[in-house]
Amino acid sequence: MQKLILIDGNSLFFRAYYATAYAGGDLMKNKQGVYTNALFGFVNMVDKILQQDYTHVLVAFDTKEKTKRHEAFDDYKAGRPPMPAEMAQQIPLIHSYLKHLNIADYSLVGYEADDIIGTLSKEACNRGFEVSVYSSDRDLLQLISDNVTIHLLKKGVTDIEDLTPASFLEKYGINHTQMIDLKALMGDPSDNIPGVPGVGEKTAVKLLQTYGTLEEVLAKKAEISGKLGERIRENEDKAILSKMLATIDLAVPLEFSLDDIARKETDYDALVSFYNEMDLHVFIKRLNKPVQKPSNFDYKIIQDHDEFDFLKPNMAVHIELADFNYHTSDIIGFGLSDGQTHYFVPKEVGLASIDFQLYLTDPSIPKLTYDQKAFRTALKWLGYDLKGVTFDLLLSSYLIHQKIAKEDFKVICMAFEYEDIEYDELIYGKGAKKGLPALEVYAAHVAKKAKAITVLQPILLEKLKELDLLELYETIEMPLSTVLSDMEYSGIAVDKNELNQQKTALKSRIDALEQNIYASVGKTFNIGSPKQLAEILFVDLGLDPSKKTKTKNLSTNVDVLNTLIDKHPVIPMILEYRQLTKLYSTYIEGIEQSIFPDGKVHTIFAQALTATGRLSSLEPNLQNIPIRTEEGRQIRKLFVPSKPNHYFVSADYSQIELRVLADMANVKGLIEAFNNHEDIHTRTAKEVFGTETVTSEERRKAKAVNFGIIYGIGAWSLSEDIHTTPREAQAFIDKYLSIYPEIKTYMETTVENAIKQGYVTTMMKRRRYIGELESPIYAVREFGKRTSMNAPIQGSAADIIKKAMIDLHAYIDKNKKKSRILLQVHDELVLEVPEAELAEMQKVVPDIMSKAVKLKVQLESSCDTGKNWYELK
DNA sequence: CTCGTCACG
DNA sequence: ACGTACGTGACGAGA
Repeated sequence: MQKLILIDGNSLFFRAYYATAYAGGDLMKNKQGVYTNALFGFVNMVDKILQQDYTHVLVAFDTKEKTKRHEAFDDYKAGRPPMPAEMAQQIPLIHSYLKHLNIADYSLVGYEADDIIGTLSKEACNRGFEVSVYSSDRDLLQLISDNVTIHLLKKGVTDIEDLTPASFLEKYGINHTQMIDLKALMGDPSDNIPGVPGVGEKTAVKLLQTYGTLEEVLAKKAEISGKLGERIRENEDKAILSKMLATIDLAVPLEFSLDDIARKETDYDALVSFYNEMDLHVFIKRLNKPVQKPSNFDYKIIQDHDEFDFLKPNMAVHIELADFNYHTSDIIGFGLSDGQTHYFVPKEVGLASIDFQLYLTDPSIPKLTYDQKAFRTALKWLGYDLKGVTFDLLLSSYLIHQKIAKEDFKVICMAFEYEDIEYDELIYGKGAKKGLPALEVYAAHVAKKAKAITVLQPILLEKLKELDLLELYETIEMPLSTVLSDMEYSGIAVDKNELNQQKTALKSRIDALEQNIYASVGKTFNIGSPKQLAEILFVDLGLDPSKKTKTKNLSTNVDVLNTLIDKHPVIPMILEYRQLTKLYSTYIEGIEQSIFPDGKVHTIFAQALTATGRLSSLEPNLQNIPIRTEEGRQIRKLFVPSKPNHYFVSADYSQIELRVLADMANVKGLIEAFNNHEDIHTRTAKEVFGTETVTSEERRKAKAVNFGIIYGIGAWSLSEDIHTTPREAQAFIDKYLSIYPEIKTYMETTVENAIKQGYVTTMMKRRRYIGELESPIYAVREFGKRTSMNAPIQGSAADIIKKAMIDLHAYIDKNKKKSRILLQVHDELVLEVPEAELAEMQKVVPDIMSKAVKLKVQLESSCDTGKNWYELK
């Protein structure tokens, strides 16, 4: 059977653009700043459509020129807003894409895409083809027949509804042949087709069910009573015109025949280079067809432990890991390169060579790497201490642009125009299919990575210098990497007895609550399903929904539940259930699964991930262990020192972000208050409210503004926080800024500079690029402004604690202390300290932290000691 | 794989 | 007219 696919190009293109122009973010762009979001959505949809079997295919487009519908009706499609420039720019990209796919791409002056599709579908039907039409335009439904299915794009880019004669009848209550009559009666505001005023879908369907066609309705117009009959009689001409406008032309004089649009081979080489140019790497991976270039890559596979005489200083050493988590991952092998000759060393061969071991661990032999923290830590688990790393591709690319290092090795390379490297996914596969290919395939891949590191090193160092980032790279990120590796490898011990006790206790409370909830609402359901819960609360119990999620579902989050707390006895039970299941699944079970055979958890601190320069913690995340509620805080009892007679010592910066702001913006009032060791929120309250004594309510409000300032405050959000009207909140902010005028100036200049330069910087010159500032969308630009205000503050605080960690680690090293840094939680450090060093560390840790950098304000750090993490403060 | 939710600074 | 503070990670549900 022959199968023809017809795609309404305009319709898909519009959908693709608007489905990916998220209100919360920046439009997708490639490296050159070309917008690609609509292309991305379009490719996604076409990709999905073309997964089926078919023999013929065509994508039809409208033209800009007028059609006979415009001649018949001046206002046809009038009132449509013009296409945004960001969207129009992407039209040529769509055509290039279709060209590479080798798909017929057709438009004809005087006709719309609908007409082309209609004409071809008719011809195909006559020849016994099966036809599938893809569009979001319901006009096309008139083409439905036993051989023609219309696939309507519902929402987003992949939700599609298939309409056949039977499903059409079921859905609309009329026959598909009556579609045009329906349009004629009800009109279509999107095309500005008038229809009969006052007649909507319901009435139109009723009329057609009675009379069958528009012509019959008009013939019997006299017998239709009341207002409806009046309207029909008055607007007969409009209805006839509308029917003509809505009727698809099935006799377009096409300049080709069906045989010319038979399916052809995709031009994969052209498509891959197009995707590369557009930075749509995900599609290249999806093709799963690496370009078959003649491989002229020359490298050696080292077979034996006595073949290591090629080792010399300044080579790239790449360790290829099988999994993301380098604590547990297998090593696949080593790639080495001096820039001229490239090598692959299988794991066993490398680890059996004394020469190679000495090479890796000799601090006087410089080596270049991709991710030294991963490599150093992976080697620690095997008993080797990697030394002498002078270059780290991951860290240097992260400093150059905060987004690059989140990507594949290949994408990092391509950001610096180095192309000769493949995606890991295409070598090893992904998901369930992941595994090792033939030795020659992965050996070459690994050796190529080593080569890439040698080629990129001078380029990236030059770039770091150009951006004034060398100092940050050399004195902060590189040394910090070693500190973090030690912390991760040290790990933190978990008290399994405590864990099991809490586990049992939580489980029985959850089980009991579950039964009570079922009893309270009179049925069983999945309490953990927001969808099912919303159904119970807002339909069965009839409670008032107060908020919707961003996808327009009814929200059941804690704010909503709190407003309903005395409306039904089940609400407090659900709140408690939520809290306990969170503790149980994320913390109890989550931590339990992460415990290593040594009885500890070993997190990974991602050093090249966040937009601001903060660290993040993974598998498990030890930066979000509960503390705000007493119930949650109990979880901290799970974490204990790993040896007898050891204690935890923690030290945290007091108000580091406000101090950073006071320094960077040179805020006289704040600097004075901090240096006098005043309570900063009380001081702010005194000034803002102009009183000597401050109530706790006033202090709370002042605190909210102090926080708000750091985030790029808005009156509306502040008003929510301090429970006033937005107007009062705005007055409050104005008063605040008049008391600390330097803050206002600083924020304004920061945003201006960000708009001018495209980025903001921290104290240590770390950059964050803020593309959102160029967005055509108001809300996105506003987000960009808030980010511009916040990033220098959050990022500088991150710089400072990183410096403190390096200093503290150096102190421990130099004085041969047994104390170990275990965790960093943004403004806090946690150490494990033997009893004998307790007094010293209680003094030294806060001291080093407060002296990490010299600012216009003093940095202060408090210190706590305990037998487990819970006891700290 | 995305969404909603909720844990932290 | 717009949408509602900055930065993160992990879980279960549901497609």
